[in-house]
Amino acid sequence: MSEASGGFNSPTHPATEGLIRSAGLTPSVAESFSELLRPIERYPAAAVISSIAPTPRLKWILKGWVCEMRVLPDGRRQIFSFGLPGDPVLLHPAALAKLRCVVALTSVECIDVARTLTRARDADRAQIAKAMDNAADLARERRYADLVRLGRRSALQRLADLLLELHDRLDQIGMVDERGFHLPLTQEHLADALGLSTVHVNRSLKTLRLEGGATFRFNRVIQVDRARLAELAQA
Amino acid sequence: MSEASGGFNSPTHPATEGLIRSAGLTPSVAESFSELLRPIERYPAAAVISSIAPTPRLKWILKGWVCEMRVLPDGRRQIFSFGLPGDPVLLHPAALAKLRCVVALTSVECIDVARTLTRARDADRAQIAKAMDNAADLARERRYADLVRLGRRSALQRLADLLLELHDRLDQIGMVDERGFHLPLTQEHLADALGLSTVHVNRSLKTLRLEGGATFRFNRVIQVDRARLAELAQA
DNA sequence: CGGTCGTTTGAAGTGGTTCAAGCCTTGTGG
DNA sequence: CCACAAGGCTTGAACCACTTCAAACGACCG
Repeated sequence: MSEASGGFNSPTHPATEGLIRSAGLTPSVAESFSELLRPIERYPAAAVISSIAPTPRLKWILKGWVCEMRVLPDGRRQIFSFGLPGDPVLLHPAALAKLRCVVALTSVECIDVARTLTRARDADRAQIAKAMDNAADLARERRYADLVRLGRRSALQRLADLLLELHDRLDQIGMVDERGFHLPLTQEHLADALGLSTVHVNRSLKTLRLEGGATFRFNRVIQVDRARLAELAQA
Repeated sequence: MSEASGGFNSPTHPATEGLIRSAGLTPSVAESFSELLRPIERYPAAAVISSIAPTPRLKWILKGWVCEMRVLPDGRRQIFSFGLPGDPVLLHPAALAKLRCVVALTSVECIDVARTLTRARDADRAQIAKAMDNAADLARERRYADLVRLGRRSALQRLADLLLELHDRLDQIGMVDERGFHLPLTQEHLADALGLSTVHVNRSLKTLRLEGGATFRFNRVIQVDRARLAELAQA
């Protein structure tokens, strides 16, 4: 399961460039940026990540996927969001794990935002803080789309809508190629994010494929037709 | 329909005291607080409230109810949240009304946060800003409860859960009495907040009443049994 | 090569929607 | 003061989207 935690001393991450671009950093800042990406915190897949400190800590994902979720008293789960490279994640102290916890879906590398800011050159600090604020704003904005998805869309629409969102976010950081994109989730994860049963997610995925929206197999989404997905996601 | 907009020059609002208490202001700040509550912006019931400026503006509700919502292309609505006295509301420019708009459910009085902060005494500013930050944090935290509600709860549970939330929030600001509380919503509003049809909200309200959770009639929730509501809201 | 986790399919049940009609309440104008 | 209209509430009946339970299959791992 695990595979990270022993890695290199951060050769430029595959997604870092796209990351810098979508964060809107000026070249001069971007240049010194990779110097800032230390110390890197690494977590193996399936790790439950929480803040060691008693206060919440804001991290920034460099590599890998996480999800934010809550486990209900009866054991069912609700996934709030997926975090991928370039996304901010707020880690809560372990004591609050009942309300919200962050789980690594793959091996993950991230940095501590507060620490990075103190390490930054004075001249760059404001710009970097702004870029991270922007990312946080975007993430918050997505919460509204999530509510619409759960409240007012059918199973097929929810699925199409989520895949569309992930496609576009991954595309922004250069993680979509002509063959589609990597999606390290099980159908159960999708179900927990979309408020559906796994069985019905399975059937909806089949419909989605037959309708020409996209195909999900072996942790990859292929044959993506973005326009078709958008159609299927709409009412 | 309208009834405000001509009112007095702000005699202490009924809820202001509870408001100050739940904001955790020290007596010295609280004393000067009511002086700050000007100029008051007033909106009539059913008004669509948006920022006149091209940038978002943060307001703080003194009196009345609002809701944040999105209208979908097909005319259906999703209500994101209800705002009541003491809550922060972010108003967006009218251009973004398709994504999110704020509607007054009753006549409403609010103040502009940025302006209030500049008017505050230097010594008080930090404390007031912190109180408003806290309120904003609470509101954000509720977004997660909302996702669980929509994703993982049945109609009856959603209803009980929402009424419980509103009961507790209103209680905090002293707007619950022995007869229950005022709830200026139609069943359609509840449906749009809970991702249900109005017809089913109606049936669920009946069940809720028969199950001894609460009774909703004539814009009031009465016969509230908080413990029973909590039971019904759980899985 | 057997075990485990994830996927797939079927069949039956149910919770919620939709459509349609009637009713109640409130506000409006004669 | 009554008549009427409009909006919201209530109920029934039929339908369908999604769930649940159950079983089989496939891929990966030790």
